[in-house]
Amino acid sequence: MTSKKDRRPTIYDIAQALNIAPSSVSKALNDSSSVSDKVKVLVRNKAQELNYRHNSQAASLRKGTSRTIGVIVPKINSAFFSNAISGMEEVCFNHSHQLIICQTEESYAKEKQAVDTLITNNVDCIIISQSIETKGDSHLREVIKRHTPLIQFDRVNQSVSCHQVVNDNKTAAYHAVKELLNQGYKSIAFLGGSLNMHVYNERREGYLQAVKENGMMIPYDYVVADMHNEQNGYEVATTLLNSSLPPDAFLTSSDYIAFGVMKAVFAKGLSIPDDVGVIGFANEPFSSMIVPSLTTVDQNSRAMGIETANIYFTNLMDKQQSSISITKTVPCTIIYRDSTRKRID
Amino acid sequence: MTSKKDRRPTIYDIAQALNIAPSSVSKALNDSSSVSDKVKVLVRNKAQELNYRHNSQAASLRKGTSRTIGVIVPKINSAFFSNAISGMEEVCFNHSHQLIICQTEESYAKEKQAVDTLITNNVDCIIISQSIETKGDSHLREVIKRHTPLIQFDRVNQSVSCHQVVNDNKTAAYHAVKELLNQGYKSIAFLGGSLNMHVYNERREGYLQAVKENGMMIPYDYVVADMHNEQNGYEVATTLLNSSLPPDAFLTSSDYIAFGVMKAVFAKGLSIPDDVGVIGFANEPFSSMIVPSLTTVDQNSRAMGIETANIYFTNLMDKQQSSISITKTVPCTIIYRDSTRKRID
DNA sequence: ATGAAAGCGCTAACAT
DNA sequence: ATGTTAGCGCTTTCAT
Repeated sequence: MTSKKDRRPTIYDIAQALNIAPSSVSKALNDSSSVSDKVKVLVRNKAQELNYRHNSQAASLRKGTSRTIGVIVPKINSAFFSNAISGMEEVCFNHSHQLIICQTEESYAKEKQAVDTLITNNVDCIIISQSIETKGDSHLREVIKRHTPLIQFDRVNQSVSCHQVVNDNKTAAYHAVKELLNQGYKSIAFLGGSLNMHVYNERREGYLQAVKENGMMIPYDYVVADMHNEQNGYEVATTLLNSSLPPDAFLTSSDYIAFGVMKAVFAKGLSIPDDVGVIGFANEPFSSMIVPSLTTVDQNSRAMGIETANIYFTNLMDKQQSSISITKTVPCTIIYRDSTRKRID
Repeated sequence: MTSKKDRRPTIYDIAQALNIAPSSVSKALNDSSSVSDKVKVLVRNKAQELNYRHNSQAASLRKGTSRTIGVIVPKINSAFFSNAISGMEEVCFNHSHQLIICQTEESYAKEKQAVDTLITNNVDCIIISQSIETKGDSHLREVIKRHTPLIQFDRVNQSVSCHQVVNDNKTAAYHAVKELLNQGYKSIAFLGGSLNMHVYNERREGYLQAVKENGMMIPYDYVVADMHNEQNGYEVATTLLNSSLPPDAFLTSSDYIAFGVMKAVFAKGLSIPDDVGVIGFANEPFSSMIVPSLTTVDQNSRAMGIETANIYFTNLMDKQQSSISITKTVPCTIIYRDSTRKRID
């Protein structure tokens, strides 16, 4: 007896109750022009009464679109990615789309599996920021082959041609070095990330360009790669500060690395910014709270998420696939703080 | 001519290529016992060859289950929630389930809409942490009425009886006060959160219990509610420190509030921990990086996410609905740091 | 062990 | 403007 009442109500239930055709119910609910206002009102009221909810799974199967976008990121619990996702979510919400989020924890295997999961789930678009471990690109090519729109952001693989959203990493790093030079620092070291990651290479190149333009002489050990965390920063900075040609400033590719550098500087009995200047990357919440506050390159991560999602909604959705690839660049903003305010005397 | 090759391959394509029935293909792919090993091998090879991917949308419609869990949180870009989600995601991944994440940004309207979205998407379970604005509970009752498993975590609504995962907030606050007393502080103020939120009430009660047990006399203005951010903490602490009976310690319900308090203390020319002790809540990354480092109550947010997801997989999935509600309590851990290390002389 | 056929809930041709 | 019908891709009885 409850068997019928317990089922989730469908358009058939509404149709039956109203003695009309299911297709009319569907049209009414979708506000089609080929159904009378009278029926629309009737259907909406009955839907309300029966507590009917649209089953988007069924509709997706029929329509071949899921109104869902898949996002693959290394970690969701990092300031950069959670802000970016937050921005994407906002845009998706405004377009009545959903986000399915997968995290790879920097594992190539998990990244491949995530792509599979998203394909299996019929997402309308895949947004991805690669893991550090990732070497190959067959999983990305697979997505393209299936004509599922693919957008890379931040940690992009240049060898796969598709839509991309990145920061102006090179320019930002370049200007960060200029800022250090303007403040009077003479010998600047660069502690960067993984070399097989385009974004980190760009930062390195920006640094190198500034070095070159200003005729700086830098020892070979001033340019360090594969830095990831505070510990790395602390160790490398300690080594450099104890070398025969210690740097008087550091540009790092994350605020955590910068924090490690700061600790090393203090441990050596030096002062920031008077003896040593430091600039980080990412504008993590803590960067404004520590003493001295850390000058850092804000990546405008939320804006990046918004831009990324917007590519789908304005250029890809409902469009014929085109061969052109959109590349958006989100400018970084240098946040000037105390770690570089050298007293010039 | 490409019309056929361009379509996403289905089990029919495999069946046709192998000259067997689609149902056999389905069984083979699902490793059913009623299909020969020979066919299984044949099917798998052909699936690989055709680049076939399971369409979980279609399977879900047929099976009535989506292998998807919906999560509703106020903000994903906060340490607590992104860690919790990260934990849930890990558990879901291990069970081949997906997460659909919605954020409410503390809006009741968005929260109701998120519930609707998730129902519409046929999620197998809804996990929710309420927004501050949320007053009603009809949207949660609706979920229960539909027999969709509902799990509340952290910011739970006690009036809705369902599965819950919370911290031992009362005990944690109680012990935090005890710690302050042990360190020699005498008059402790409490800057708490929204009063219509159970978790914040619990923290308040833990504080009040400790106050009572220790026979402390506290002015009425020592217990403040509706604190949310650094700014709130700064302002209230400034007022209290300038009052005729200034407190010598603060327990706050977030690290951000605590940071505001610290700023107020310094602005007043007082020292931490010598003049004033401070304890926060959440163990935000910055809490260990500031000077002095902040003693704080770690909520073990990642563990909370894991516990929450586990409720679904061990108690709810594949089970007949039962009327009992599971409540799990994740213990907090006090992280002792410099903001409470008073030199006792 | 294999296959035929029905149907999950919805939408979109195509009649009428 | 309304209804009939087929079908999205899969699973699952039920026959054979």
